[in-house]
Amino acid sequence: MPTSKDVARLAGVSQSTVSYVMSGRRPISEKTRKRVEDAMAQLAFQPNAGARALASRRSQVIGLAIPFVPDLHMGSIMEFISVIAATARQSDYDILLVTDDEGPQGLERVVGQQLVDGLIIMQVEGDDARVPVIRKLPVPSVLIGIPEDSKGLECIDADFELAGAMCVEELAQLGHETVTLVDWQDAVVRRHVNYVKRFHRGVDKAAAATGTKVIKVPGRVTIAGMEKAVTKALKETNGIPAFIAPEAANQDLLVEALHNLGLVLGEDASVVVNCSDRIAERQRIPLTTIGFEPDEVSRRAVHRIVRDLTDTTSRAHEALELIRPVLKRRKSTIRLRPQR
Amino acid sequence: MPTSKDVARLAGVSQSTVSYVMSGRRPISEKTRKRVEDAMAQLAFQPNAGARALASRRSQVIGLAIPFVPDLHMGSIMEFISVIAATARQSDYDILLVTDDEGPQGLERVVGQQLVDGLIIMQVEGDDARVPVIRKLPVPSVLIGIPEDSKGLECIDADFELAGAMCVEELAQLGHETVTLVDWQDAVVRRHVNYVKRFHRGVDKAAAATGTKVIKVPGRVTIAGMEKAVTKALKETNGIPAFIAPEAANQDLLVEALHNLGLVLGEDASVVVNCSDRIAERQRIPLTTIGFEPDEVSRRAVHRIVRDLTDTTSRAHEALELIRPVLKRRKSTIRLRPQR
DNA sequence: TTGAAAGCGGTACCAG
DNA sequence: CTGGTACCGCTTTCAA
Repeated sequence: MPTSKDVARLAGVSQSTVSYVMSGRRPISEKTRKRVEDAMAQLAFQPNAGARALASRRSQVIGLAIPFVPDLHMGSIMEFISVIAATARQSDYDILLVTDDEGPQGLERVVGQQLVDGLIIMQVEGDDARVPVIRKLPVPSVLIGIPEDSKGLECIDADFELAGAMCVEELAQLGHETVTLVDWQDAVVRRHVNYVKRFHRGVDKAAAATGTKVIKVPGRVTIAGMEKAVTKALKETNGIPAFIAPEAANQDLLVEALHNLGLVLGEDASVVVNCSDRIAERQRIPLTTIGFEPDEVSRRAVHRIVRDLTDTTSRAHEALELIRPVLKRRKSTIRLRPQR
Repeated sequence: MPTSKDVARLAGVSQSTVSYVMSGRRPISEKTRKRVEDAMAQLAFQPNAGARALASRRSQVIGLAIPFVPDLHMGSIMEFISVIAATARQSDYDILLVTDDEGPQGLERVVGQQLVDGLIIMQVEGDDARVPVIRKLPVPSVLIGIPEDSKGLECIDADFELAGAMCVEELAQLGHETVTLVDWQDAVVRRHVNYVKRFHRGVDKAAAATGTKVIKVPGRVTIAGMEKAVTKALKETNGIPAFIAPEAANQDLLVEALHNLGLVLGEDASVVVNCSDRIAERQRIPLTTIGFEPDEVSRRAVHRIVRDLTDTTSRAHEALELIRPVLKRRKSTIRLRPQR
């Protein structure tokens, strides 16, 4: 493996020049830059990540805490992960996995070893053991999901309250006086992910404001169960029935159940509203889409943490620019490198 | 952040002693070890990963190439990932994601930057662009899935041929003369994952050996489609119908379809055989399980690469032990550190 | 059984 | 605009 020293020798410049060509942190004449770049290409040079991390105090790696629970929505978790990893690369960051079964200490470890510059925490629950740990860690982090006490934390999530409200409002405007909310599955509700609560709050508020009656039925696992729930809802409905089914798994079942009961979606019988357009596209069914998509959330999370990360750097640099002249005048020697 | 120097000072020993306490690479008196360990605990010391990687030439990180395809089985991919990450930690390795959309160069990059000590490649296809790249890379790697030309590569996968054969044999022993194979979905078949081929080979061989008639129907996306397929299969069947449904998505549909057609599983009508017991447990249906589970495959992949990794190290050390006396006698100086 | 010191491969300061 | 050089924090050699 060639080193930057090899590149320097081949290009006939000093090692520091090679470094500056890579970082662009100081002006380089066109001529030297070209020579250096040619040498790098010729040797297929790649900077050593460890050495760079050691010297620069930044690993260019973001830790991603993934949930351990063999839950129902592993598919959507996977979607988050791959979008996060791809987005991070756009800003020259890599993603290191931190599994949940290592517990909160896992986070302390990767930060303590200075393996990562920042953290993204997935599936944050209302009362999450990782939150107090994160607060103490000396790196920026972004949470996906909103804990009970979110003060001073960077959180991001779909706006479930808004989504819930919009679902009801949309249906009310279409003339529905009664709507049925097919809730998340029990397993999800029991974990304290509070987006369920937030969605309900949005639904309730909008229902009160628009004078809409809301029937709530629990989420189901089987078609048979869903058919029963739908039948019951139909009985209590005045006029055209309408459904809100925020959970993806339920959407499939609901669509199937309605079909089995002879109802044609969007035409003579009922309307389904949800937070995700993925299913809608796949099944070519008239669904309405509301709120952020998972990939949108993922991308935003990465952008935020990258911003945090570069902010810290550039703020440090600005500060240095400001004090440099003062230092010079005083002829004192102070470390300009940031010390953690 | 405290450094090993701080630990050394506090314990009243040299930095090298601290290092040897951590690595165990040379005998340390009980007394000093205790002093050092106390100091480490008191300072909450964590070794700097970059520095360690630089000096030792090993990052203790394994790169994991994950598929980009927003495919149908994202759930199972997620399962692989989390088991791999958890298992790697057991051997003190971390997992760095390499997304497929960076292409094969992504692999060259993480290896070139010496970010990773080895690679695990997921979802390897019959003719995979990453394979030729992997062959050239100077680090060990393990493929999950088997490419067309697998010579000299460490591959691991469930034994699909065996699974296919066992499915047929099991049904034949139960007295079935005709079995229906519900194939993988088109999207999967079209990608050149050759486990589909291998499964079919196993089925065909066993069918020939047992004199069983096999009806093959394509995988479906909707219940309606599945019901049609099942109906057709029933017509061509002599005696009690039996089904083989290797793909998880199909299993759900198939079970539902049989139910809708009034057939009770495992009782008066039909038997379903598949490669995975997960669904069976979840749905409490009499399914037979065959072959490796995904998590088993994941664990094996990690164990293998860790073995490769430690083998290299220990072989190097053994070699050094052997030549050391020779070197001493000759009073010559030779670099003992491995140079890449 | 231990310590001193020379790297590992970059970064960024200082001086020119 | 460029070169020389002192680190970054850990590992491993040599010498005691």
